[in-house]
Amino acid sequence: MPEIVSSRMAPKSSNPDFLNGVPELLLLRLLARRPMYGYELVQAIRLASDGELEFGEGCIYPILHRLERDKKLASKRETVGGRSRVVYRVTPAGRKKLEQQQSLWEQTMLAIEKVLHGEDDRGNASIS
Amino acid sequence: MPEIVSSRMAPKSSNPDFLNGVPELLLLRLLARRPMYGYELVQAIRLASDGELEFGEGCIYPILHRLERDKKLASKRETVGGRSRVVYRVTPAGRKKLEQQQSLWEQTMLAIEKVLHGEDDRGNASIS
DNA sequence: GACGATACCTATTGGTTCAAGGTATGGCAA
DNA sequence: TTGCCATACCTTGAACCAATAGGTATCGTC
Repeated sequence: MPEIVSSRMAPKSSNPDFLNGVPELLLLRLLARRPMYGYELVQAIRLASDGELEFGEGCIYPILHRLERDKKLASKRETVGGRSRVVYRVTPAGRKKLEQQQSLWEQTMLAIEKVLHGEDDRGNASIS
Repeated sequence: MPEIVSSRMAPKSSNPDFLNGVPELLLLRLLARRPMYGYELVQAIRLASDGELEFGEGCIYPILHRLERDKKLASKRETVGGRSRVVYRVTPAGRKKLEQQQSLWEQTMLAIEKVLHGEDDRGNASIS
């Protein structure tokens, strides 16, 4: 069974990771505005959303590490008042990824809106 | 360690299931418009979103079964042209759940928008 | 000296989605 | 009549992400 994929390349693994990847998107967006450190980002998300969004540190740190490993972020260690911080900033590659992710996000939201508020296109009244 | 939860009841397990639960929301929304069967729903989502959303049957069927088990949906078996279909419709409880879920969804989307497009409120220029 | 806030980190668990398979009927074409 | 595709249902397994729950260490205050 040769499985014809026809002309379309890029397997398009499936759905755009929908809703997953929101924390990652927010991190990239916030860091694109100015460099921040992990603990600060956790609170920035809570503050910016008026407390409605709240990602824990156990969620944020692994994402920061992964993004840095993938060269989307770069970090430098700072010491302020005896406290050590790891400040992250977006790299050019990170900025590119942000644009892609944000575009994908908006596109996906529009698609969901279409289903939520779409008229029942089915004029097909085949069933009584 | 007593762990003070203060005055707020409802453990609020954490975040509003963010982005998970989108398929469930779409199913409830579509079924609230008119009864449909599983195979039909899979394609309805694809059509209504112009092909941008595509949840497989392996995603849809388990959700339908769970919603029915929880009395949010009711089903009846139909036979059309020798083909057997399980047609689902929303119960009053299902309609209530839809309203809650959709409201939560919109609220969460607004919160994400706040973070994505929010100005950097931090006038706090404590760091050079 | 104990505690809370700051600041970092990781391991384990749990929930959801996805890919892949499995069953069965009807219609059409070779 | 044999094969194949579309219809229509279903379940299992892996993969992935986020949440919980821990663990370390410093600073300031009571």
